[in-house]
Amino acid sequence: MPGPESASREGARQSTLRTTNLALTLRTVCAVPLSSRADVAAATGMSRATAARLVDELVAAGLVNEVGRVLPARRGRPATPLVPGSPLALGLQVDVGLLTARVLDLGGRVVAEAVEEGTFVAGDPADTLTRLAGLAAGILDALPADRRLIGAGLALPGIVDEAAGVLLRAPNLGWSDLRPAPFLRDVLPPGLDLRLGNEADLAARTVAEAAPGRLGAHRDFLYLSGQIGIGGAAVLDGRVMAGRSGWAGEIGHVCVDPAGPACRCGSTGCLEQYAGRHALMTAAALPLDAAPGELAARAAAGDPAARRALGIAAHALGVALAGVINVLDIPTVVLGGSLGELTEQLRPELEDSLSRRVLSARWRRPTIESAGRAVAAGATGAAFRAFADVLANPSRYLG
Amino acid sequence: MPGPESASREGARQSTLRTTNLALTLRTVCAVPLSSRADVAAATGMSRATAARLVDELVAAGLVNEVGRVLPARRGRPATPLVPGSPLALGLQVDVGLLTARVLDLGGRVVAEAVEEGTFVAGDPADTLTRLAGLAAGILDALPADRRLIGAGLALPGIVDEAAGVLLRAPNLGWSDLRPAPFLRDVLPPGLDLRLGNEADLAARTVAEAAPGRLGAHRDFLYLSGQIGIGGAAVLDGRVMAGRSGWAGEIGHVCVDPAGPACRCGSTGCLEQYAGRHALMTAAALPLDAAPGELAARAAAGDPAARRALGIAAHALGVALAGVINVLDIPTVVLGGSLGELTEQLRPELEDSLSRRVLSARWRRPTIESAGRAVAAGATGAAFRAFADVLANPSRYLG
DNA sequence: GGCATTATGTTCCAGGGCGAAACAAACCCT
DNA sequence: AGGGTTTGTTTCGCCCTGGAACATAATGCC
Repeated sequence: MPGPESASREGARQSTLRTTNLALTLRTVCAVPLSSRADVAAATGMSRATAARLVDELVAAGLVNEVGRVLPARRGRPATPLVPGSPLALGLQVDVGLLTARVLDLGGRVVAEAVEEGTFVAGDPADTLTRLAGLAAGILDALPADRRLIGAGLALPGIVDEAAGVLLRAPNLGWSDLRPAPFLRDVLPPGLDLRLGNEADLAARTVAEAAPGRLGAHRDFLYLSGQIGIGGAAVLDGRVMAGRSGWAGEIGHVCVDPAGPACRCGSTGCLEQYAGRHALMTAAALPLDAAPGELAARAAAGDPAARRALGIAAHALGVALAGVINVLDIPTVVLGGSLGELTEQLRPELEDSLSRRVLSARWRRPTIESAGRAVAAGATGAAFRAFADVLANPSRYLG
Repeated sequence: MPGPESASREGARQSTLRTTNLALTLRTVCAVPLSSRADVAAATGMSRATAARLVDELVAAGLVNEVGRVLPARRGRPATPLVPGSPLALGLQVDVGLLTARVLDLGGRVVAEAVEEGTFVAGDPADTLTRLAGLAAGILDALPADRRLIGAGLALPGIVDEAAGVLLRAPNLGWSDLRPAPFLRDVLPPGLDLRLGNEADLAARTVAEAAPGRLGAHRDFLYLSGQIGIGGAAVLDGRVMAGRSGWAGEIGHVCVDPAGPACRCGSTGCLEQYAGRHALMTAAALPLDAAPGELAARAAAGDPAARRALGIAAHALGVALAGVINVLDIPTVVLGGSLGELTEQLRPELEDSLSRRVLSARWRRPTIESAGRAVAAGATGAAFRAFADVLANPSRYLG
């Protein structure tokens, strides 16, 4: 049902009412698991009669499950605790160093997982995607036969045309104009499409949502995914801004210094040239494939090259992020990937820089946080996005 | 009625259905004036019966008017053309060189207007706002007594706390921590609040909407308001991105060169230092208050200082806008204010620069446009915003 | 242990809003 | 003048929700 500001021009009818409230009911149960029917009614303002009707429908469809009572008993008739149901989604991720396949349930729990380390820089797409398909097949085959897969997504470190299902360009993988779906088609249940997504956009979802429909640590933040390149996403009111074509978030190519070194993107002085993994390791006199933790350790031990590398990165991040915060007024920054592991080393200079360069810093000081040490957050985010479709319109999944 | 992704957790009921469809009906009439009841039904997918019921209600409330037939007669029973109704909104604007008061009707027509030129840089707020109140009183008193004012807004060139009704800082006016409402309270009908807004945000609305509810030239674009400072706004799907506190759009303080000149904001190398009005005129060896048209004329005549000034500005705009476009994927830029008058001079170098620096330019080339020569677009935008409240929920205005 | 209390979940009915279809109205075209 | 066509209106039934009463299952107190 369209919001008042929405561009949608569809008239609402009785069935729309049903659809909307069904979705709201499911979101409410996901937002606060172990809610009772009465809790749903209270949270939504609906009558208990209506909430119960809707919950019953969701239970019948398997989207919500009733569990035996686990709550400390209070006065009155005991409630029937409700939890998100059993549907599953598959999240996949291809990274320069890791292939991941992960199955989540609607409650956000990892039901099955398989990872494979390797070096996929400039690897053959067919080979790499076939190996990923193997991982996916392994965990899908091991699932109980009665569990339904409602969606599948693939997180990729590059620019994606989601509607067409094409990876346009992933510089670090060395791939371009690639259609990954055929390699995975046989693994997926018939009729299920593979949705592509940018790794940073999808990883950002895991910060916005702790589980499908459940609020995460922040609703408004900038997410930075530091790998070899630097991807990013702006999240406002829990929604990842996709931009006009879904190509938003390329913060790695924001210009930090027009007189700076040339970037392979064709521009000069891109953030990536200062805070990307290769730039960091080179400046710190470490091998290109060194672990971020090693860099952090050396800096903590006082290694001058390491400290200088982090100083350069913090300065560049400050310039680039200040620009974004000035334009978007999103003063919360979450660092993921290798940058996330360097948060503590980057924070002092970075927060200081932002305080100077962000116009509204005097009223609200920008903050820097780490996304934590989650492996292949993009895969989890890809599954979350599949569940978001269910949460937006559960009616389509009632059959 | 909340959209599926919305954070709103209100259950929808029958009355919500009514409210939503009433709003949709009004928006449809505004989007395509001279629609008939049958047109509304066709556009929304509602039955003719429902569309007619809703239109009747809006007509009774005065939000929609029936006009005598003006359409070329076709076969069949002639339609009853509908147009947006008579409610009025007041838009005000304080600028460094101009005070504006403007009354619009729901169709977007200017019903009354008063402007006063002057120099309000570092002027006394009480004096300036009292003069603005005088302008407003003049045009409001001259309106027919039966026409109802449904809202009033004030566009200001600075950072605004809209909820509190406080102008936090307007550097070019020299104002800070100011509450303008008291100066205008006596002018407004009792019970009507004055909503503040950033000038660029509101001016951007006039690009997104040709009239309240009617689509404008673009739905996704970056708006730049070039005055002494440079304000801006990012518009996505017709909505101005406000950011977490409504302080978004400060593109004038995006860093173009960290080694550049100090800006009064505390940062260095801000866009404003290269493409702001003072910077432009200084570089062109023109007086600070020269007209942008003069600069354009000199550049066209081959004046080297003028051409160099424009070259510097175009370069700086290219760096700053490329960063924003990389992050937001909004490849359409609309230049307003004095920058708008220089569009033709800036375009070649600017578009070239964006093509090099924007990562997705190879798939979609960024474009530059002029907002045209509208005077005090912020005042119009302030009135548009007031009407947006009506369009979002006409039920509240039925009485 | 029995009973009052309390909260949950269910059932029944009424009201509001929309859609479908029939009907009325007003015009064009031949 | 009459048929055809489109708009606007009316009537009726269906669907969804709310409200109130009822049934249920626990606690707490005596």
